[in-house]
Amino acid sequence: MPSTIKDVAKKAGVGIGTVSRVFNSSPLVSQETQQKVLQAARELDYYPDASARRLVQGKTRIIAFVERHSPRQSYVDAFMAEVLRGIHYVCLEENYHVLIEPQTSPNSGDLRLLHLVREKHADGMIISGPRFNDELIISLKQENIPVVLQGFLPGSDLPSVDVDNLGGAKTAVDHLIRLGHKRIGLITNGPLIYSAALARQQGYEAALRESNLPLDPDLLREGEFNPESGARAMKSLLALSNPPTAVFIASDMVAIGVIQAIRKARLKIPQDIALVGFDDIPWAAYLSPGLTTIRLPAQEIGQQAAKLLITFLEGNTPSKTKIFLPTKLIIRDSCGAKQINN
Amino acid sequence: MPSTIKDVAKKAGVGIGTVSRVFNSSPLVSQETQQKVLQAARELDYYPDASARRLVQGKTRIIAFVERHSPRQSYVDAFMAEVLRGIHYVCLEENYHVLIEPQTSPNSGDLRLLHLVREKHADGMIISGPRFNDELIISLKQENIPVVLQGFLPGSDLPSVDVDNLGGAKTAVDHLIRLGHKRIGLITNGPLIYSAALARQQGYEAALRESNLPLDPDLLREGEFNPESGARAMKSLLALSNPPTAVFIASDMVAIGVIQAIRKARLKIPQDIALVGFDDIPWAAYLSPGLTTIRLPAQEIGQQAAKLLITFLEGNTPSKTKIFLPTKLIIRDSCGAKQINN
DNA sequence: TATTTAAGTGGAAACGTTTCCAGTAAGCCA
DNA sequence: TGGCTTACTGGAAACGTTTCCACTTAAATA
Repeated sequence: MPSTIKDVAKKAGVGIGTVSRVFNSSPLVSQETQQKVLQAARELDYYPDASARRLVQGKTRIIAFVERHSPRQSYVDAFMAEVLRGIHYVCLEENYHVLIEPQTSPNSGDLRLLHLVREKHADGMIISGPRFNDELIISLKQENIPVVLQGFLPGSDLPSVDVDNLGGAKTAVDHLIRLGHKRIGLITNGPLIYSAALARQQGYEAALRESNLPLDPDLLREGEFNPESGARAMKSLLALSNPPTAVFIASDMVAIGVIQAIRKARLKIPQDIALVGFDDIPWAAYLSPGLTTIRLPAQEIGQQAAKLLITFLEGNTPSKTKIFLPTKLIIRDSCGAKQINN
Repeated sequence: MPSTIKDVAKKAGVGIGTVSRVFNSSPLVSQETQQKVLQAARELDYYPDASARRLVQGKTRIIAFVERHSPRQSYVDAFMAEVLRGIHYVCLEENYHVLIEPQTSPNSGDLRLLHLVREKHADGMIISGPRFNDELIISLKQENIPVVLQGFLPGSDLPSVDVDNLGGAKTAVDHLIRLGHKRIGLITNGPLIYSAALARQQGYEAALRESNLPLDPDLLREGEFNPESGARAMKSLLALSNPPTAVFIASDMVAIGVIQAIRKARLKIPQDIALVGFDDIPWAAYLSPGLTTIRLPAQEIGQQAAKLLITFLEGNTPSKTKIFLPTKLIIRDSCGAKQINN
């Protein structure tokens, strides 16, 4: 039913090669011929068929975006949307499309993911939130499938784009030190087997060390990504004979619970305890008090990941295959900096 | 480089038709032959090429998910992610893939969206948050492109899936009435030119009417999707000589500002003023007090939209082309119901 | 003028499937 | 025995492009 390149060629009185050249903006077509072809195409409602084009070119110009996060951590969604925006931004420029593949049941969906590239639904993939020892990742490497990780996998040599977790944490703690705090607690975002959790703890330690502050293990607590774990950790910190005057919480989600615990203890933020979080979840500004936190450049992550992947897909060699992006300190009310400035 | 159907046929000692039949689970192949073919395919690392298949079948088995929301309303992201999960859920069953296309600059990207189907990148699309008089929508209808709207477009005859805004609002207000409130204020989510805002206001009015409560125009305020507008509206309600004892706010985002305003006036929620919101944004539970609100079945919306679209794509006629999904009242602390029960 | 170069064009071949028609062999029935 | 059905198989044709080689014409050069 729809018209083909032959119809257009016949109507315009040219060969099919010429029509193809017009639609691929080849410089080898005369102005006059080009006009004739475009006119004919318009009259026939002709649009080149993507599948036919892909078949002969062997490329799809599609990148797959694959989620490996568990969707339980609700803040991930808002983060993902931003990352996706970044990916799209680049794809628009480079004329790629994005196929999105969700987190399916633990490992059963891996076959579908592998088929994504094997069956040429996509040229390569960006994997968000890869897990350690992920069987998928191993298979991908074996088959030489173009991949960029969004997140960091220690020990893996796959190209990746991640946030500078260590630097961000250090910035957060430096900020508290600059405000005069000497006893600063740490509540991690999650268990230290998670590379991001470890890096953030290392940033905390680096800041203290650099300022010659003692590293008191009594002030360390482990969170578990959710508010409940934060409340528990904070309660235990407050039970110390000499509780910290400030706490760096390596996750805003955990910080929500921390705030509740402090309020329950009838203490004031930031007067009694100053807080800095991490992630800048979309509603961090609407907590009370507004949470000072470390913002992740989510959109930039998407952009860099897409750029890196496309570099590989076009057969080029990138200058760097491991990218760490800087974070930004967002000062609100929970750290006390604003009171001091006023 | 990769092996083709011919390689497999040769290696297995069968014809290409037979290989094709094996890979399409045709029942007409003997067990024995099937095993031979699968074995050969495994040894050759053969995977059928999606582009070739699509070319000959004229179908892509891809649906495009297109966003028309402005990304400024941050809660939309979390909502979108859930909708997408629903779409994926259905696509996994039906063996479809999802191409995602973001909101690009106002109208400049429309061409790209049209090309999505014209050039056969996808068979049809789900359009999320369509805008009234959207030129894209008009073009789509002219070209008979299979489309399902996620959201409601008054006066349009396109198939759509939306939340029962009127019913949800009525449930919210009924709940407040059941708790004994007689003077109930309304703060809309946005201007009434938005169909969802109008429907929610109508739900509010229906609840009052049904309970024979007076409809006092003094208790009506208009929100603008953000917390600031909520704070403003609440302040003005509190300035009344006879302020309401309860307020239904047709958006959780607006409710955030309302809570701040009430706290600033040193009034207590729910003792002095009871609140019910709408949307159940992911952090509604973490506001203080926890916000009683109306939850949207986001994932279900995605499922229904995908099902509806696929029904069209397979050439079938659905029983209903306009679907409204029920909402759910989530009782937390801001309405006072829990205190009463205790 | 004769020869080379450049610009523009036409169309066969190839991409890797599915589809469909024709064909074979075996089993069944009368 | 012969004809009919059933179960399975082979492969040509078609899908709609791009690519590449061959060709024509005009301009530039010697």
